Amino acid sequence: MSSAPTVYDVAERSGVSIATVSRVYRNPDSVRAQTRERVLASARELGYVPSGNARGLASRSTGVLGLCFPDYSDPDAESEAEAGAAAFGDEPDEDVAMLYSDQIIRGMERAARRHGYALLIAASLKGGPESQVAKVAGRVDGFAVLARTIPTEDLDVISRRQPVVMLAGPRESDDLDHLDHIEAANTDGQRELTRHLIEDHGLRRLAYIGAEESPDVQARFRGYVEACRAAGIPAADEPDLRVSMMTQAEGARATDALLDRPGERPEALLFANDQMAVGALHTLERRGVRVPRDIAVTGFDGIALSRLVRPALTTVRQPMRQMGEEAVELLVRRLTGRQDKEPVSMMLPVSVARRESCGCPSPS
Amino acid sequence: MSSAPTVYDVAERSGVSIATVSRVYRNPDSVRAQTRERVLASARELGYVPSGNARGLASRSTGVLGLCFPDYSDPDAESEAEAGAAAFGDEPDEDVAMLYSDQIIRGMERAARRHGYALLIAASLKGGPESQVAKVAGRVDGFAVLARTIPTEDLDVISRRQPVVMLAGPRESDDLDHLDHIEAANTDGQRELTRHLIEDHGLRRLAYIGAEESPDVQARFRGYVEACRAAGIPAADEPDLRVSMMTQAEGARATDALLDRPGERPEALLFANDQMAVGALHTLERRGVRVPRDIAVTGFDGIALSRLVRPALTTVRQPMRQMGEEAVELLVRRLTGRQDKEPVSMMLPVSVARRESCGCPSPS
DNA sequence: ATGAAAGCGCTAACAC
DNA sequence: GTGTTAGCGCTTTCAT
Repeated sequence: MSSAPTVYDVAERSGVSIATVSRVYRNPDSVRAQTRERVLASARELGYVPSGNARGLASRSTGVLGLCFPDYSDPDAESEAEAGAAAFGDEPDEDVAMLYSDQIIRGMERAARRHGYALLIAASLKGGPESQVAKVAGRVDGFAVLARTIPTEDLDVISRRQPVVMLAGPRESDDLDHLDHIEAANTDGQRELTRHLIEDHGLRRLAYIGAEESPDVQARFRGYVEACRAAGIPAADEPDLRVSMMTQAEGARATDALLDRPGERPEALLFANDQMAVGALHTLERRGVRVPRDIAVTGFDGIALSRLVRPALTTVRQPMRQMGEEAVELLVRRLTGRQDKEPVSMMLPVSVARRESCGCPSPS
Repeated sequence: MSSAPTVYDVAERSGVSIATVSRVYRNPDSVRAQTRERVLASARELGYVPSGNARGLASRSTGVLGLCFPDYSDPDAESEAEAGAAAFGDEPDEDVAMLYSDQIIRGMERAARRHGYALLIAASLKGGPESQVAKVAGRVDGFAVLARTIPTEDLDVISRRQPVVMLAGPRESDDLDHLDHIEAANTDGQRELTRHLIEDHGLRRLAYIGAEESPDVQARFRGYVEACRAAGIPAADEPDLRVSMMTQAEGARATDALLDRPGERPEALLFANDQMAVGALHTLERRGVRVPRDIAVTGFDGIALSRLVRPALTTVRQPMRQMGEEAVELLVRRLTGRQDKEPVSMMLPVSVARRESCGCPSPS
């Protein structure tokens, strides 16, 4: 493989200047048809492909949007889908469940395509100056970041130079107040789900299982508390239990811990996400506690797994895909200058999926 | 937003040369700690992010791998998932089903990450010299292409300059013989599935529904024929029916056509993909033909939808995710020079998922 | 350990 | 229409 041909090679071979070669690719109509054909022909013969890097450098834009998401190295993460398949009584199959990031990717890709952009995706392995983030940032015109993927200060720096939109997770601090931001209606969703449990199923002894330091979880818990208070049910200022990671394993352990506590058993377990709730389902089955007959269980997120487990999990669906699309729309607006200076903050509506695990009838 | 700071700005502000700034980011250890800190500090103050384009240009490598896939604008494609949800008796939800491309993306992203690469994805809207393909090709160190996404001749040109691996779909012509290539064992899978129908379920009147011009489908049909002949069942040289697009709608229509044919009704309908088979399920239900009691139905691919429909669809699962991973491994090997000149051709094993639609017992 | 200088391949003015 | 000429921001020898 000799080194790749450049505009110069093509220009020489077709007897024109490099400027003309460039024009053929950028604005074909500005070149006489005959000349154009000649250029294209020699390009083909030479195996010429314009260097995206050189183009980007010269034109100061890449035609690429980016997405940074956390490196889900949750030990469960890899096997969740399998567990789901198993719970469904089918053979293991790692491809059933769509992750969060998959859905956002899909949404962004669709929207990006509509606007003529490609999508660069990268999970952020944290690390030095050479973090994946900077790598992405340096190669795209703008990008979206899943909340808490990136150190706040890095984001702060980068967002001064190019459009950045934060996804899923309320603004963390005032430092990032100038960032665009899209989130789901966490509080509304959890409030409505809780209300459903209380009013429609008549449950009153509820337990909430949250996690440390997650703004999303805080927002959800807030909705829970609001619904409780509205119904005249006492609710603590803190979740009944906090776990460190929101995994199936932790959900399972939390359930054991909760059931082993002295006093009356709760009538419902509300988990801050689906994965924990699924873990709980396993534990409850093992202990012979029937769901929803003996106890109701709910999750949050609406991951594919939630409908595959038995009983199907009642949960709150987040519009991840739409989130991806909105992110791109916003980025494009910023890039084309049709968007005020003001930071945008969007809240996407969620919906409660009433399934079997809360006592709602099976749809079939 | 003043124009973005460059190495020069950082260099000046920290009283070093641009070479040193560059070193700080590329090879931190080659710079005295004290100097390094000074550089990093001013970089932070300035909001400096290295330009990926400039780096790529100068170093002739991007640290990015790519994937080109077709623009699935199959009218069904968008609504499949919903149909699946509906079939499952649940509310519509566009996020259940993972597409092919989603799974490949996931596999590639994972593998790319392991090797320190980011992933650039783009659906190929066909078109002039400025096709999406060229855009991707110009921005990555190597890339994978879903079969028949790109005009053969373009690929031919591009593959002379950088590693390209074709996915899913046997080599189309001798022109592309020098391309690396990964496919699923289409023939093996269909042969085994057919054998299962014949030997384990004792079915003998089979009908195969294929499509035009797809190498994958040809390979599958070949497996079907082999199994038939091995069992002493006469099999035509052509599928019993060919459709133009492998969609649910076409599958439904094909089923009507087949059942309306004079003569004995087939005992089993073997479709070349899951989508058509799902369409068939709808038609059969409408006509009051029970599956699998009155007739068996099988698909191919193992899309998520296949396990959500009722009866669950017996099918052949393709390891799409693994395909993505292997593609990256191969690209990386080529890029690091640890791979012979010889084109690699890989065939990934598939597995038969025996579910209800062929008469196998429900797992629950 | 650090600096100087020459590109990398293209776009964008500006001339012709 | 087409050619000329500067850069774009970085990496990379080669010196020092």
